[in-house]
Amino acid sequence: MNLHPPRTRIQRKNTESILNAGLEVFSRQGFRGATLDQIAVEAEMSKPNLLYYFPSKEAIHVTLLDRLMQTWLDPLRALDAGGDPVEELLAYVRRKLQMSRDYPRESRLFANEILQGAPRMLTALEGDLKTLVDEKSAVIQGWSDAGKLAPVDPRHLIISIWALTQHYADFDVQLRAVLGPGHDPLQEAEGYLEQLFKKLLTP
Amino acid sequence: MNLHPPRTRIQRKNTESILNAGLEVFSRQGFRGATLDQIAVEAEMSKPNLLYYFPSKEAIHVTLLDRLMQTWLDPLRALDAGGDPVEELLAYVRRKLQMSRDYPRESRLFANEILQGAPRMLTALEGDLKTLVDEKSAVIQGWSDAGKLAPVDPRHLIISIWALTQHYADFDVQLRAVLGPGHDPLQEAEGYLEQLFKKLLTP
DNA sequence: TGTTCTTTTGACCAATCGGTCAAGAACACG
DNA sequence: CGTGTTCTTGACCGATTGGTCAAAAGAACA
Repeated sequence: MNLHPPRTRIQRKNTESILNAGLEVFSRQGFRGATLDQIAVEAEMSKPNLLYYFPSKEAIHVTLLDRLMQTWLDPLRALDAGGDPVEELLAYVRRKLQMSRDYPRESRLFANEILQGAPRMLTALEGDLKTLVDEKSAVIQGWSDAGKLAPVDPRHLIISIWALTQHYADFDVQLRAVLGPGHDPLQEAEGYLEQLFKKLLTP
Repeated sequence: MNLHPPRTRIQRKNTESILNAGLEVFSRQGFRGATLDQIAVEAEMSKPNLLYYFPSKEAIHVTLLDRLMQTWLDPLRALDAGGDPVEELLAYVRRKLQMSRDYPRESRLFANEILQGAPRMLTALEGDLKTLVDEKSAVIQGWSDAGKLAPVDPRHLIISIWALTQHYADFDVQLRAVLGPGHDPLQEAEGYLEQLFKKLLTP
């Protein structure tokens, strides 16, 4: 029986390989659209071997979502109430945009889950995520009240940062088609988003 | 043989019912995740009857995407080079947000297609969409050059309008979870987005 | 070396998939 | 009414689905 923290080198390598393959397939096809055969091919492994390491297709998916939730909110957690308000928020935008650049598959996995109605994530959204947003919204509200930030709805500010940064990961194909060759959407986004949020937030 | 423009009342009613059911299912599950049985149940019709009106699952999907492309860009097409720049762009934001409110399923259908890499839409994106964006970008650039608009990258301005307005449709489940009961994300978005784009665009 | 535990896979299973077909039911129109 | 057309569906098909199992192949350690 394979326990939760993989013990041997082979276990560690194979579970990681499966999760990587699962991320690749789930992020493109969604849970229902993905098949174990696709994941097995991507992981260069036979299908029964997949199921030696994970008991089911859903187990792979759930593991990926759990891992995602652990790191996805780090950029927002790092928002420091003691720092300079505008600079803190711009740094948050930069960190989130960096995640779109480094982890586009994770971003699409998340988007797919939400599009399906978040059947396996709703409790996490209503729990940890809401708590974190409530907490950071209070910080932002405090900054606004103190006149160190333009008055702005803190929750919708956070939402707009999500929308803009994640869009550059999830809709990358569309943006490349529209911008044409010779353009790097994510690179150009950095300057544009800094301009946008500077104007919005500077008191 | 059923021709393209449905002739009889029954044909019109049933094709419409199928497309509506297909929209419901495809927008949640994506193309691969959706099944003809689900669509048939949703349309209250037997599966062979579906296939009497559409030759295949893909034909339903393609028809939906074609219809979508015809209306999806209307808000941007309506951007009037002769109007007041800031007001024209704010009106565009309002129209796009209204589409998120009225047609969330169409928005999710589009998002699903892009997340999968736009296999059935890429040519349309590189064609009609790019042409339209190029044209309207020139208008916006002209406004900026004339000093009637803050200097801003026109293409990324359009992209940011897409990102923000579509996010309120596609991620509605998440936003409701985060905002908690008693909040209507799309309603609150209107004021927030107006504030955001007014600040960004006013010279 | 032999023995034990871990890892791998070909063959297989029931359920579901997209799609077909023939035959019946409902309709339109003289 | 009758008759030709349109509409509907139960039964079915081969392929694919998620998942099982037994047996073989590899590692690990004595």
